[in-house]
Amino acid sequence: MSDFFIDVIEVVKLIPKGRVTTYGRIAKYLGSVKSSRSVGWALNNIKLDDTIPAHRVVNRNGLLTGRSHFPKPDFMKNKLITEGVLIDDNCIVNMNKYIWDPIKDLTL
DNA sequence: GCCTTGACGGTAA
DNA sequence: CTTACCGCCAAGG
Repeated sequence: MSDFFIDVIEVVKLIPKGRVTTYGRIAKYLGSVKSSRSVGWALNNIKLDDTIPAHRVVNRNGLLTGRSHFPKPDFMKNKLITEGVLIDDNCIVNMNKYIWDPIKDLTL
């Protein structure tokens, strides 16, 4: 596994409960703003461990684009709702309220 | 080794 | 405001 994947996983694991982030923000945090695709690919590559809340990672629109890649299509949405994140269909409501920026929060 | 696809994002038209 | 195209990274055919 590439170091990039490791880093992605590490960041995702640091996402607080009830918060969400985007592939692009993670990518930006890693230094590669345009490598958001690889971020998603990294999450797809991993075994979706319980330690990796990949369900908290959505696209910039707050759309749960990765729901189809979970064991159950509603797993991602259901999980987010359980954590207190309101979801309308497959879109996060008031995503700006739940958004979590590693750059802004971690501020390393 | 080359081409296509994919959990994305930003800018241009 | 909506649609289209390009850029980036990694993997599969």
